[in-house]
Amino acid sequence: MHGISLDRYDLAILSVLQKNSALTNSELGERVSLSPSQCSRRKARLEAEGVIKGYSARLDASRLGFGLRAITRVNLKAHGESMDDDFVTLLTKHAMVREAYSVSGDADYVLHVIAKDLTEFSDFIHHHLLPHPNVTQVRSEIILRSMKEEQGLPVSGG
Amino acid sequence: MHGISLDRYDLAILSVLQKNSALTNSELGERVSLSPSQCSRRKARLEAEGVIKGYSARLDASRLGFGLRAITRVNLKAHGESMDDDFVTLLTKHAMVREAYSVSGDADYVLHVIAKDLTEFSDFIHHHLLPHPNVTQVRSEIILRSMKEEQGLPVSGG
DNA sequence: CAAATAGCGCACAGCTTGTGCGCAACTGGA
DNA sequence: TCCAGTTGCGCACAAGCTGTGCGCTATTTG
Repeated sequence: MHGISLDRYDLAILSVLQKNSALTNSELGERVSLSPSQCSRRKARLEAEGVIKGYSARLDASRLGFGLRAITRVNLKAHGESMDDDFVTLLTKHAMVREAYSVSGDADYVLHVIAKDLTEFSDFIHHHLLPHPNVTQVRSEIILRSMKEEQGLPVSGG
Repeated sequence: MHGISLDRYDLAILSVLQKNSALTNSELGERVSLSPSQCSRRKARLEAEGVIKGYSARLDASRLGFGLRAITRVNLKAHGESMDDDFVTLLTKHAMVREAYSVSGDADYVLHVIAKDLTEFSDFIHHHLLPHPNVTQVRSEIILRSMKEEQGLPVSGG
């Protein structure tokens, strides 16, 4: 969390790699004006320091049959630590829940849910979320169109 | 969007690669019970077909100084195509807006906003979002804790 | 001002990738 | 039933990539 300082080369490398991590060290080196060997060393260091958490393939959701996405806000009844635990288990268990955040505001939890279609989504809400003893309210916004979906973080180095 | 059929090997490869795309074809082959050469070929095909959209490094947000995240819902005044365009430009322009969706429900847009701290977030809301002529209402939930943050999609092959 | 340190590119050994090839297992038509 | 065509497999190998030892330079430190 601290003791790590990133220079402009590190930031440039991070910026490039979060857009395309399949580049060779030569290609990466061209983009950030560094030799392949230094790119290799810096990459290894950033991984060891935990700044780079890992590498992922980005998949096309619609080609894999996920046509429906929604932002769902959930309110809970009680707020004891152990009370929430059971609800969190529910979220963790279901692959349809892609993201789950506990939030401060009108709602207690905000979820990003993905489903094959409206039927599957509705089934999840009515058969899994609403029947949970702690859930008092569920409000959803169905995603119509994605205007922006950045893969990474705004790294200033490039 | 159609004409693509994925067998169990493809699904297994996708499932593994979205968790860790830095694996060699040998390592990938061990996990999905296939030779390195076939992994290479299938990977290339999945890329060409667009099922794999690309490869990214996952970065640690907090180590890069992004301590605050929020889900922000926005309501607009008018709903002509060209009216929205101006607002969408605003979203696209700001690196703080990581995700932006037009939605059906109580709100018109849902944003995933990232900021250094509460001050920077507040500045964005009050100096950029609210002053926009089309914006009528802005409601935010500050993310306290992330319970789940899946990188990819629920691929059944693994 | 000298010693220590940090960071660079070069070179090279070892590993990885992607393709040609031959083989086996399915598919479909006569 | 049988056989030609097709598909998908692993092996082998050439080309290319990765990561480390090394010597060098620039900056920091006492």
